[in-house]
Amino acid sequence: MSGRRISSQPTAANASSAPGSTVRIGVLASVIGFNLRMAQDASFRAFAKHAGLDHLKPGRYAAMTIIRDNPGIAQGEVGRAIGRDKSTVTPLIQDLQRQGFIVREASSTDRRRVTLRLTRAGDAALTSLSRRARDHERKLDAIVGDQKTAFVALLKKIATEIS
Amino acid sequence: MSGRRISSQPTAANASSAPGSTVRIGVLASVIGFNLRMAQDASFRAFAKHAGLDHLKPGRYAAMTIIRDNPGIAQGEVGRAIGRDKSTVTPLIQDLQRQGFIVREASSTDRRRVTLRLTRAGDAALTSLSRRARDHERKLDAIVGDQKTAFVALLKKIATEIS
DNA sequence: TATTGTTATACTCTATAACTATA
DNA sequence: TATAGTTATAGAGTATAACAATA
Repeated sequence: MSGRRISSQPTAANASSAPGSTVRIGVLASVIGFNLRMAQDASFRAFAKHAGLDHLKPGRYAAMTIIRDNPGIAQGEVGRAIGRDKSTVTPLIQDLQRQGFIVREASSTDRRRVTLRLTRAGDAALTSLSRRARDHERKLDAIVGDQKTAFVALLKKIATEIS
Repeated sequence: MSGRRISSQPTAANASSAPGSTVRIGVLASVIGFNLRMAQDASFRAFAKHAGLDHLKPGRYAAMTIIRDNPGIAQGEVGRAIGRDKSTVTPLIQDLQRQGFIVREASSTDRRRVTLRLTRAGDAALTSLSRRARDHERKLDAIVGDQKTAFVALLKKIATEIS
């Protein structure tokens, strides 16, 4: 571990950057977009590291939760819920099916639709994954503390209102 | 535009999901990790859309800002500042050089190190990109409002403390 | 005509590992 | 031995466009 530390403390107008000194991230320090990215990245990595994603990758968790909570949901609707194109959802769903976690069934009323529901194995896998997700979320809760409600409200607001 | 709306309102114990109804995202609604991802994703897409990233992709902005604020910084240090491996930074830097936005120079004191600084063209490009980034940040500011300080502090805290 | 889902394809971002050169 | 950077390579995730089936 060498090199400079990472800091948002802008040192004075010292011209050139020497090894061992501190990186000035400058205006980036207070930019919401940048910090959003760093936080999401760190959170994602921590989750992936602890969740042992051998046969259940992080994106799957949201999809499976949505399918569990909305049995009979169509693929496209899963995509809209997680903000992904249908062409992104197709392989994801196929993967879950290959692992025996979901069953796909053509809708009887609209044969274009493929309805989804968890199998018992899928439910068990989700339960196990949820346990690890809960550990991760607990860490986040500890970091965010009593501001969680306001914090999550702002994240939601960004997701829906930014354009 | 069809299908159900996305909502966090869990309807009662109605079993099966019908088209046109509302997707229950259930527990996901209050999960920090999920909302972090949705917010970051939406923010990133909006920025990319408006910034006209023809020859200056989003990751570049942070790197160039750091180089501008730390002339003579080494590649590896840029990587640490943005949380990326050196093998990820190399092509990014090469790309910036190919576009004439930065110059690379071997350090005189340690010839392994490649020091970086913006060219005049790079500075101009960064200025122009900054203008668009500022527009984007202004939108985020408007969404976040007077809670910005606390909000950014929490994002930073997540980025540094999650494990 | 519009929508659901699939496929082919391509692009971006990322890391691991092996390497060179320097320290 | 350790570090800075490069390269080869591979994998995740994503989208666009063209398509078939169905509405």
